[in-house]
Amino acid sequence: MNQIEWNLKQAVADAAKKAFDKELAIEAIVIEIPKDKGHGDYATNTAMRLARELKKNPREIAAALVEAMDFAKGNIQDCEIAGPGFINFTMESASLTSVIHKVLSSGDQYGQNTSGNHEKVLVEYVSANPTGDLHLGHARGAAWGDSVTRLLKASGYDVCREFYVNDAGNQINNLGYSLLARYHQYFGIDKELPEDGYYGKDVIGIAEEIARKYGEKFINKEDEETLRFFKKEGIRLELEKLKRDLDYFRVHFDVFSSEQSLHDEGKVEAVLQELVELGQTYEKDGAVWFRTSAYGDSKDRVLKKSDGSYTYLVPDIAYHITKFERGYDKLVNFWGADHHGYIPRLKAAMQALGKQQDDLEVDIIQMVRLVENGVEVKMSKRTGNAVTIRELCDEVGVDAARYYFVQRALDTHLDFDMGLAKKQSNDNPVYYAQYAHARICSILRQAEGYSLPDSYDRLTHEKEIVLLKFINEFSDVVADAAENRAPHKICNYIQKLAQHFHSFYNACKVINSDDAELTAQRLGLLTAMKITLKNALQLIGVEAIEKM
RNA sequence: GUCUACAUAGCUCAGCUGGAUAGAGCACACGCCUUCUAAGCGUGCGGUCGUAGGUUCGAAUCCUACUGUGGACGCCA
Repeated sequence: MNQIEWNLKQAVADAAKKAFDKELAIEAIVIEIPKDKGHGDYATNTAMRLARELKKNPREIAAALVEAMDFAKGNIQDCEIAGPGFINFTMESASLTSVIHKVLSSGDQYGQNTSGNHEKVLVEYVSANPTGDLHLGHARGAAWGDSVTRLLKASGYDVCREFYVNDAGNQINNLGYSLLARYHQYFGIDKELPEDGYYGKDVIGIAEEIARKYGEKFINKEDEETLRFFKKEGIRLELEKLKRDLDYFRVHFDVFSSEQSLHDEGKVEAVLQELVELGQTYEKDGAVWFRTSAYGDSKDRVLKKSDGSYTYLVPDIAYHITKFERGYDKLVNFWGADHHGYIPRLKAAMQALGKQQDDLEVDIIQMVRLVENGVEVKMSKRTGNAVTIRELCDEVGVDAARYYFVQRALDTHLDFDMGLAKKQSNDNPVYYAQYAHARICSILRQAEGYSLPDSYDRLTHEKEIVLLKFINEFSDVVADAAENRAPHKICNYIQKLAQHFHSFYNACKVINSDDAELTAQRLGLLTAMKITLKNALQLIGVEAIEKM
């Protein structure tokens, strides 16, 4: 929590103790910046919240609190009681400008906070099958997941960024057969893809790569060994491509976990065994069932099919257990909306194996629609397939794409407007924010020869006060966004910060040769703003541009 | 049919752990470049917060029902 608000909360708590002999938890006290400028710099609703308990009129309580308030301790210049019982504070200006020193000394670190308390969190996102290109749904998950992990790190969580590779199971067989068919087609041999095979352009490319490298040695072969080779090479090359595309999108992972290796290490079998031994299962119709309904799922689920093979649920359970085994206390997954029905059974498994209900949390990513000029775009113009992450970035740029995917809450269906994302004007929030940063840089470039002052006592303009208070909020915004896994709150913050800056820019000339002192002080404010804006953009993976 | 999420200005969305006259951008209208980047600023217009009940001193926010929309309901992954 920032110093200014902390001091205010202290003052309020002390006043409550003195006036009513009432102990208030500091964290529970609400301090906010009123929307209306006439309502002071900060306000609290404490009197109203105490009304019921104390059985008194909120305004009377507010009056008693103000009476008991230690102004000096809270750096308060003035208090006013307003409306139904709000207490509005006007601050001493020195307390507001102190944030500039803080930002300048923190630099890149400004905004970082310790709210996460080193909690070990494993965040899994994207986890796309290595059988095709990343499309728009993945892009939203990638941008969102990456931004969330940046937020968590900035808030003092111990974070692992993880991608689960489904490199086992039916879809990999299909990949193998699809590649084999494309490989033959490369040599002009007619061969059909399996019905549920992968028809994407990427598979053709990979088949060509194999054909060029290994020549004709696999022609008319379809034995076990050949298929295994095509599967293995397919996974390797698909994964390489996935990583390249993600890298281009500025999304990075610490760990890629393989499903196949869970099978190889016997973890899949072991976890099934454990569930059986715990009495969580029963046999019916030749299959082994898991009593997920005992944990709130709508019905029980099959773990081992009557043909002896496992359902996908078993390796998934094993996988999530290994996350805990690696020392993470909290697991967070980002999944597409089409998987939401799958959450109860996985959570059931975690509980059956001794974990708490909230140790695993799954956030659902709503669908993305690509729109251009109000018309839905479903297919890529060039390939006829679904539009890929790379095509999108080539079209609108990585910055715009990253910003757009993170701008809206996860539970809204997102319309990604290509026309808007390409537009270079204030219709486009990305450029609006980047323009603010470039403008600041431009002024700073022209301000050579000024050194920053020790005091900022001249920053008393209304626009300056607003900026100071706003910059001061940043670490709280970061902490809140991290706790709620809500990077769109950072976008909102960036938007407002840019707006306050542009407004200030129009009202106050920074470089003024007649007043060196004021110029220097404003340059200090600008520098703090630049740092804050850059750090905020960094959190959502967008570049802070110096020149536009 | 069952489960699950969503419904706020003409459009795209914030706000949702209950609090002051419900916010922003776009669109529309009108102003502002002899001054640090006009990719900007300012003013105005625009809302029964899906509908109906309930809880509360106080509800866009919590609860219930209904309507509409998306998604899920496999011994597929």
